[in-house]
Amino acid sequence: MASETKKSKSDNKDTNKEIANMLNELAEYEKNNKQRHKYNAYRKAAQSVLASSNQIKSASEAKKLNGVGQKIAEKIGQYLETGKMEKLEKIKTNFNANVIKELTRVTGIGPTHAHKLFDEGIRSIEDLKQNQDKLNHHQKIGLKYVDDFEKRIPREEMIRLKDLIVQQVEALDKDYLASVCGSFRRGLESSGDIDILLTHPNFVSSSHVKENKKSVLESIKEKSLNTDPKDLLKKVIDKLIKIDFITDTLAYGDTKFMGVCSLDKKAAFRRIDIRLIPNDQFYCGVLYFTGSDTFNRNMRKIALEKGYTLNEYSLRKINASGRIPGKAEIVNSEKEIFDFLGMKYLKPEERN
DNA sequence: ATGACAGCGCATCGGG
DNA sequence: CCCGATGCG
DNA sequence: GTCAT
Repeated sequence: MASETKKSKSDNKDTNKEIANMLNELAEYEKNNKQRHKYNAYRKAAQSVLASSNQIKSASEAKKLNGVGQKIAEKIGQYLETGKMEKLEKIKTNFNANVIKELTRVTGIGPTHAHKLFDEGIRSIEDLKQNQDKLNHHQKIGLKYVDDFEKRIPREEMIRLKDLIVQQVEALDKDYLASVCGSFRRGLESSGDIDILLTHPNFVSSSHVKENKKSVLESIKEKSLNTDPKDLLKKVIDKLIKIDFITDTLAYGDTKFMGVCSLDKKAAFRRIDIRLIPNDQFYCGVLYFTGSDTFNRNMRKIALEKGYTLNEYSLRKINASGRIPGKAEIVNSEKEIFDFLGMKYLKPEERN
């Protein structure tokens, strides 16, 4: 609306942003079609276009960008010449695709369920409300709050949410440590949800089992060096439910809670995740869940060059024969991870 | 021309 | 019931 | 769909 014909001589419009938005729409379409990797490919290209310092003026110029190949360059060329991308226009008028897109607005409904629901005759969110027997628990909650969950959370509210949670957790036991990660920690002015990492000195990973996923909990119990993690998480969740902060549960296990919370009766309902992390893995977790994704990828790459492997659990030296990594380095702060890798410490706000 | 593109916790399904 | 596979975030 | 092999 604001723009009709582009392609005037020197349009001062933000062409790159328009292109990026279109590529992200194509990404969403591919995701709904279960083409996970195409989805990522389009998003990567969109990111490159957005980050490009100068306005893209031609297909060949676009193709120079990382993640932009033959096909996407052509689409960008199309847009620059005609103001549209053929494939995207086609998708926009595809009834079927639009229904799937609508249904996947509900958290818990992914491409597979959306197609299944379509086959059963569901055509809209409204239809879902009349047929909730077709939904599992997660999806019912997703439907109930579908509008709220699409709203961004202003930083100011994030701060209030954080303060409330930290206060409640500390009142429970001063040895808990809770950190809000994600985009909030990187200083962004709004967030999509609240991601909290929680730890306690009585919960540590056993040194030798480490990455052998299924036996971690068992070995911890056997050694009985630790409090059952379920109790440590449950204590916090119970409290947050009791004060009417947490209102709904989507998934709730030994170490991860996913649910819904709200500051007060006037505030919107927000998605909240709380993970209980073994004490010795806390800072690797905080680093990982603070992101950004791109920053994480770069840092892991640097780690490899330095002969380490870095993931959300640990930093480990890779043995010279290129074989299995050794024991986890002792890490007591985020900065120590940077130190191991010979990197200058970057504050969270510098990791975007 | 062809494979990688991350791996994981929880809910749920479905075969044995 | 058990356990692996699948969907989802 | 893109990149690396």
